[in-house]
Amino acid sequence: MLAATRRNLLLERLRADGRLVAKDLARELGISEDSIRRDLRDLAAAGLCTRVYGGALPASAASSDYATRRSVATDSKRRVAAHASSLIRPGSTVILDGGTTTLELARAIPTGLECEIITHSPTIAAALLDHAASVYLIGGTLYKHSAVAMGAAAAEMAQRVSAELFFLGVVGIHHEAGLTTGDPEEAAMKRLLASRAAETFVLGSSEKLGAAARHVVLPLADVTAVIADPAHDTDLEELGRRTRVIRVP
Amino acid sequence: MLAATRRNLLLERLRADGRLVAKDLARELGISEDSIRRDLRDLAAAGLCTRVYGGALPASAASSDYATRRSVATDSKRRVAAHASSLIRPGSTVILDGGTTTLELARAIPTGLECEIITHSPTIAAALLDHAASVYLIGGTLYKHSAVAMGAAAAEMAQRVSAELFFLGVVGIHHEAGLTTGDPEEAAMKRLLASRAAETFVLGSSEKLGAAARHVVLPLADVTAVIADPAHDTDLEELGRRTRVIRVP
DNA sequence: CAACAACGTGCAGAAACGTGCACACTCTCA
DNA sequence: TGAGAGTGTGCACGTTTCTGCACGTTGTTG
Repeated sequence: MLAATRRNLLLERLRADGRLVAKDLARELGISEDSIRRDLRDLAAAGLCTRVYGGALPASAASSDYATRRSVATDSKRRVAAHASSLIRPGSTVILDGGTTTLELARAIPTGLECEIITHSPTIAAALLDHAASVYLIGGTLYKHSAVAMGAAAAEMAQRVSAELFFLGVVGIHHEAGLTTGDPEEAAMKRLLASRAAETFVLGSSEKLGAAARHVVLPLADVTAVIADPAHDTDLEELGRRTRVIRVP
Repeated sequence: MLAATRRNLLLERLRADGRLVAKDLARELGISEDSIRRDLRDLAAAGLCTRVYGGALPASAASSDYATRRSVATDSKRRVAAHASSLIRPGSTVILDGGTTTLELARAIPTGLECEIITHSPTIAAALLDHAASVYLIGGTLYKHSAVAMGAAAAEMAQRVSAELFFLGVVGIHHEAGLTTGDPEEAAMKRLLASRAAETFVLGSSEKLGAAARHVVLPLADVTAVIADPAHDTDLEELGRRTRVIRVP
């Protein structure tokens, strides 16, 4: 097995499980723990993961994994979420992607608003329990790190729904790289969900504008608009030439 | 289990419950109280929580709203959940019903235990995000009151799974009325899930023993056993003649 | 004040770690 | 084609870190 392939596998594991135990991986791959440790050391040096005693955690997760981040949404995410929720009309059907920004969007939906929400995120479904909105949950194998249902069963269920709006969460929004995320399977799922809705809006909180990750979800031209809350106005110049941009007040 | 993961879990618990008892967590995670205390000491030193005699409190006082306190399980539910979790063997596949007792059971599963959990409750799926267990989420239309996926899609997905164990939560456990719940559709779903598992265990916390609701889920004879924590020993006399009863210590 | 639980500290065994080294393999260049 | 540099891997060894236990101390409760 190629060392590079193995490192990709490690990163893949980290994303899927949200953690990685050196001993387990060594046994599973039939190589020594030393090699795993060396890999993790290098990946950590490159900022792709965080080393802890016994294994590693995802880069962003040293002291703030998904669990932590979900409770501390930034102001920017909150502003974007608030504006996005105003686009939901009573009686309409909406698909919500997984992630912290879309979770904030779910919370921003008026409690009394009667609409239908489709989501593959159990966290978002749980957040909508006190809302009047009816919820359709897409099931499947749970991806631990991003807390969404994935896999064949999820794809099949997603294939059968349709909606007016889809709110898409991504890792990067870049005028050249387009809309990107860290995992190829997640990218495919997001693409599938986008194909089931008439209009797709991208949630663009400040830290995402100008950023890019490894796997392309969609080109900018394929979405209806980016709901953006830029740190600097210049962030939107290039973007505005490729797609419609809604600037949050 | 990684020490770093454990610390994240402690913080997560603090946020969710608004408090943390060192003794309980030690038993739940299967490690000594010393380690928990050491963790809490370090977390407190980092300003992430406040140390108190017997456990810890969140660093920021604004944490436990009414909603979270409402969902805090009773001691009886915790005892039943703890015993039920000990029935789960490594590598086995388990179906978890929805409800507060099963949620407590999900939390009681050792974080490092490798097994497969099937559930139609998004709340339980979310609670298992930092466990090693892989999670298969059954989707469908969300029933707000009991926070589970229901309907045709859920039934179809449930039909396709199979497992060794099913932990069933009900509203009433009565020697004559049998196992009952408040909603006919829920009763049907619970019946379906029971039919997909080799063995069915009923979670019988004290307030359920002797109670009954309108819709029958199953007769007592159809389940493997009731895991019971009776307020009075007399509650079990009649029950023991109809089915096997496991009394929680 | 007495009984008890929780606490901190020191200690020992276990596990994980980093480092240096030997060996196998690949690639380059003469 | 063969020598040499560079790289990846596994092993051995000493070091660090984690964990549970024992023991004496402090805090809580009745």
